[in-house]
Amino acid sequence: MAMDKTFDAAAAEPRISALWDQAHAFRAGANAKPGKPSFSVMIPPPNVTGALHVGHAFNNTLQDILTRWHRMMGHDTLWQPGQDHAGIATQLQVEKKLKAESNLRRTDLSREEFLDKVWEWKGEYGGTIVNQLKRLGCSCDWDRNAFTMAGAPGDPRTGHENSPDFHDAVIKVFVDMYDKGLIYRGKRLVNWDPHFETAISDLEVENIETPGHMWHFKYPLAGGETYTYVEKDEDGNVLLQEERDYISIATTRPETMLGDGAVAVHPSDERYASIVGKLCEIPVGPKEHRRLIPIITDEYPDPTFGSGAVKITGAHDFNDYQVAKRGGIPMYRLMDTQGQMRADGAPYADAATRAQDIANGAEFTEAEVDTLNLVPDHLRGLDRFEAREKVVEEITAEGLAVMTQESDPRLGKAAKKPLAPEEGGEDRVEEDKLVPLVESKPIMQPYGDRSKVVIEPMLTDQWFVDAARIVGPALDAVRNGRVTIMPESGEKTYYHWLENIEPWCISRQLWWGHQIPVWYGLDLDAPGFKDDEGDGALDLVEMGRLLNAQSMLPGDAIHHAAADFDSVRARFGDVLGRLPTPLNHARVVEVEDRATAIHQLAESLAAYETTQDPTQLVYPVWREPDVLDTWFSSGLWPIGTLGWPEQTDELDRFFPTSVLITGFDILFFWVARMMMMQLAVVDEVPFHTVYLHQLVRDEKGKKMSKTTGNVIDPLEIVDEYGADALRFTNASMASIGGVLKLSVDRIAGYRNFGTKLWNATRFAEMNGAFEGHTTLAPDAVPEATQTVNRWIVGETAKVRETVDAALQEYRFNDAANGLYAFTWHKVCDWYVEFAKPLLASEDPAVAAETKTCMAWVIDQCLIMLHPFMPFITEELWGTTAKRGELLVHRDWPTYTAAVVDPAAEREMSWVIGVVDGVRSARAQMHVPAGLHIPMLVTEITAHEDAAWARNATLIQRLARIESLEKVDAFPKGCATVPVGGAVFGLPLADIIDVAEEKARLEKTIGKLDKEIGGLKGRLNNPKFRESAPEEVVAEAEGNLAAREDEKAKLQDAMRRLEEIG
RNA sequence: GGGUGAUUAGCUCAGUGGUAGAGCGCUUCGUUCACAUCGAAGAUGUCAGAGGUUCAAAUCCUCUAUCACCCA
Repeated sequence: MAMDKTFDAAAAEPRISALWDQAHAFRAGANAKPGKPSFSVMIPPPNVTGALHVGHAFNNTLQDILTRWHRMMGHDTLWQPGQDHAGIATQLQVEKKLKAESNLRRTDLSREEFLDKVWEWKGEYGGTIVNQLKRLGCSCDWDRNAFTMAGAPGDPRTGHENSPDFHDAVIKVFVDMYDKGLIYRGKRLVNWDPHFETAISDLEVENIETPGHMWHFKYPLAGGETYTYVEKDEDGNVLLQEERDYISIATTRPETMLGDGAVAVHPSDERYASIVGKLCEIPVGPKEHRRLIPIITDEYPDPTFGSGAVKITGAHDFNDYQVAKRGGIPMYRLMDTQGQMRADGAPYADAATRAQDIANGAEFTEAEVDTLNLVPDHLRGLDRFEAREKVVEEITAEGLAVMTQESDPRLGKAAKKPLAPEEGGEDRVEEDKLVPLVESKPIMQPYGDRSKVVIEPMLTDQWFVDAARIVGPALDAVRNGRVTIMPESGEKTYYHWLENIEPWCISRQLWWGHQIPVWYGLDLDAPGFKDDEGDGALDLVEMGRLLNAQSMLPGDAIHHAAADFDSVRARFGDVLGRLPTPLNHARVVEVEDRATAIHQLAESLAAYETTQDPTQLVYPVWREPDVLDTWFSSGLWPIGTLGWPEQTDELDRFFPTSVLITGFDILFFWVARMMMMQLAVVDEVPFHTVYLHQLVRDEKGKKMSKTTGNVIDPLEIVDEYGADALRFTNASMASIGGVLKLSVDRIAGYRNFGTKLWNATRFAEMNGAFEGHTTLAPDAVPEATQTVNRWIVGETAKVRETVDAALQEYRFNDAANGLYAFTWHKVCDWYVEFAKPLLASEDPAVAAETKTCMAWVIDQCLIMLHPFMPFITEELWGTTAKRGELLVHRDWPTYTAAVVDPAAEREMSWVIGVVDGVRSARAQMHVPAGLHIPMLVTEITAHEDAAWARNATLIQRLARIESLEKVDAFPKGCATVPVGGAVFGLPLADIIDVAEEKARLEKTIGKLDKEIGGLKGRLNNPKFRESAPEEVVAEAEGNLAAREDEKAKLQDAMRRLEEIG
């Protein structure tokens, strides 16, 4: 049956995938041979909500190449697939669906009901990306597909029946780390998403340059004090000197002024030295309650930027937070969880008074400061952006905005640009009108990548990993080489980040995720419970005081962590034990939240009052509602997917894993955290090598984005060009650390490469090369007597070494390009052409040998290309011959370049040189392509003469030579072709254009002269001969001799042409 | 502002000290029985610029310019 002319990827890919599936070809350990090492790769888990994009396609192609390569080498191989549960993204998807289907909001449902919906959604859509990865040919062990929420409450365990119980692992790690003091609860500044009302990670924040404003305001000095403000230039000349009763600050967020705790200047800033330590007034809020804040020094303010003075709002800015912490400045939270100005707490007047006491030096606690709402009553409840407008209005109305001329260019487009008189403007006599200085300038604004709202730095209670305490081993592992990061620059970035590591916020105010295994209880002992009578019993007065204290002092709960409620119960013995009888006998029960706890405790106490039955007393505890950051669970990916905390067979075989291939952008978020967590939890590195790659961009280097409209959908590419073409393109782009620009032209080019391979195989098949084919052992090469065959065997062995060496070092591009050049230019261009006359040989032994050899060479191409282009190679493998196994399990070749026959190599490169030389001369002399012409030869050495004799048929065929005649001298009008050891001539008297031939020779001589000049220059330099390695000198000498010889021959040819004129 | 990296053919990129390559594109020719998703031939480079180290620099060092990314 004749093969089609092209590979029908669309039809073949599903069929081949099914074949692999049925054979369980990708199972852990498939094709493993005894005594071989293991090889394992963890997929960077894509979001369960995700759809395949070019980045995934690239990343997974590389993983698949390595996986298939190692599997073919007989290694015990696992590529572990799975998805992460993507807290916000998934919750968002389900909320959208809920809204669309039943017009319900998440909060209309109970947490359990909502989570059921999420699991339902996951069951329905969660497999999308898996199917897309399969279309790429990814050879993951799909039966082991894992999920970072597997085993969590509500998991119906459909679709990932075999994945390990990830939830248990996550909870266990949390509790262990908590017990070791590595996890704590604290109030810190985090990225707050006012839309989703949760903390989010830096990775989920996009900093986008947005047109914004910078307002300049005056903060009056307390008590009407004044100072002399002097502005100097670089040389110390006074530019401006004036008496001021204020300090000028600039801000892009005036609403945060309400929470200012200080104004900071640089310690070296002479302009403000005289007022450091004095108080100034925040120029906003009711006049009678204006707060005074200190002017402090800190290294943070940049004296050359703006006025050099910076307002410090510790609760709403990351830089200010650091300054406030250093200076003990109180941090006043101004907004609620939705980004609106706070409306809770005591009236402004009370809060401001207390804040003033603090500014004046009163003692304060963090918790107390958080209860103070410094938003003036009339601004409470406003959205933060409305509040900004009001604040600006009020300050400006009061005359405390810094003023400037209308024509100030800093005002941006809105500024009136006065026309010069020559432009038709009038001479201005009047002073320019003064307007508030509000600079129009682009500012970097943080946006939530899902919510698209402006992220607010917010001081909130969160859970943190004390990363600084577990970072040491993670740094050491890279420093001492246990883990290699590629490219090397990644190591620098890694060190820099880890050496300056910040506590890692792991709590999220979401429903979808691993609920933090911490329970809170009222700290009944905390307010200093006093047993008035000392009788060890509780009376009504005492109980009332206890309850009152609890409801008045939120925040003073105590907490314990444990895997579940049963295990945590006993831990509350520490509270109960300190309490008097009968409270110390209370039963620990679980309730919904703090309010319920207080209520139940009250009821329980009241009941006790009447019954005096201590068995009815309860101590209610409630669970932390927050869930863990998805990155916390994916940090456990390497051990969690292998079944830890059980000590499984897979852990023994595949952990630590071999290599992690992932994007540069998640070096911190994921790679570093996996390092820290694996080392902290099992005291072992998660992987030995980290291969980082860049973002995949469009062909011009732009980021792909929906708004730009330059997104390439990998699945559309697969539909049009086949998965192999996309994969090969990915591999050929993958130089270490390289920029990834994906172009459709290039993909088409590699599709053509597939077609080329297809047709070479088709040719072999049509010539009976595969009749009675035996697939040779991986270390064997075919017996060959023919030079051509001996040559291609050697070339194949060389490329095998090249490919292995390249893959060993993760140089995917070198491996791919090496195979491309070999397959196309060595095999398809030369070998197939050379083989044609041999296949037609009258000597049946020659034809038979060539068929065997050609089939072997094609086999080797298929085998070595398989990791890169699995579909087309598997297809050809199956269609050409009856094979003992699928190509995916074919053993990788092990023959070496020792099989290269140097004589055959020399001879074939001479043959190629002759053919190239003749073709080039013919083309330039405009010899009709189909015309067979006679050829002459003058000088020819015995060696080359013999080579000609052996290869005459194929040279004549490929160069379209009719005959060869030895002559003493070339006739007039002869194109000269010097090839090592011989000078050939094409007698083209009828056709030749003397001028053209001269030009051709001159050009070649010119090139030779340049080379000769360079070589002579080096060889004549005695220092070169002294210092350069011997082989370099010898090479230069050899080159020089060859060039000079060639030049001499061409000069002879030139002389002959001169003779004709 | 700090950090990291880049700058090589028209385009996209390789090239870790020995005198520059690939793919695509372009030009010319070609319907030879594997392949027009093809074949043959051809053109194109101050390796961003300026210094330095070296017998030798695209490659190592310094500075400058431009760009990109990360962190502020």
